[in-house]
Amino acid sequence: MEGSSGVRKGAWSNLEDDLLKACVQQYGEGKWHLVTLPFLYIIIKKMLPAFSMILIDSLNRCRKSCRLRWLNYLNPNIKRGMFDEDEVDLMLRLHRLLGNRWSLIAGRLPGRTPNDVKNYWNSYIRKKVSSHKKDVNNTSSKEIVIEPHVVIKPQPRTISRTSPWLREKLLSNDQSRDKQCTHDKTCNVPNSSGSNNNWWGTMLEDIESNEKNDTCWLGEQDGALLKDLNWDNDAELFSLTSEVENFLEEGLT
DNA sequence: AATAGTTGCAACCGCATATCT
DNA sequence: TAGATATGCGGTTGCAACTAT
Repeated sequence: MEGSSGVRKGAWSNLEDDLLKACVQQYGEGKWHLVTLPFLYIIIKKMLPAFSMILIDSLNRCRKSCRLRWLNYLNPNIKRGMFDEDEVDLMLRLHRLLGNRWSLIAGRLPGRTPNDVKNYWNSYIRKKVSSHKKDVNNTSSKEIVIEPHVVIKPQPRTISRTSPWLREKLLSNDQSRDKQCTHDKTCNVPNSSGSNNNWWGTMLEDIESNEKNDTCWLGEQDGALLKDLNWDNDAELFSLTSEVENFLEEGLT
């Protein structure tokens, strides 16, 4: 199967998989611009000179396709099989925190790919909704409406260079840190502010302020959905526990 | 046994962002 | 600094395998 541009599409053959593995072995992950015919030709000619022209035609794939195949299937670190209880629990928590940011969620689930997580989540939600609908049909005619997931993210904060707050911070830190800060004009919080040097940091600040106001920082719609679906661990999911903060400190960035 | 519906997974597509020239 | 190119991400689709009728 070939696309209009001449590159192959559709399911990958074993031969293509082997060629891609060889290519990644040679150049490492992330060098997808090297997965091009001239480079491959050199590799293959070394490996199997007699079949080089046949083989070269076998990996006539675009870079994106190669990357996806490696990331979602060929990478030896990928963990196969069902998600265990802990993974699902962690996924739920992270999804509450991050929304549909599958790559970030997958980053906290060793061996799982963003595609795995996304597929599992979609199936999981589908199951939950369908089982809920069955329950509802048994009791009343009330319908469940799934609202779009609302995840609160901190807004970028522009800090004036003449801000008294910034001046105070700068004065209280050493010069090397000042240099780091000043070259990054768009940073939300100056780099010199310790662990809160990214948007996670500001999110935590937002969480704290919401907690003080006794409000649900994750948004009402999520809460309503979870209640409707009757998840067992509602209470845990609702409150921002110290565990979540630990996730952040461990390096979600 | 045949058919329709469902599920799980792999792959594609379009867009956003980062990097290079 | 702008445009081109490379890479990464999330949404969506296609399809084979499985299940229910």
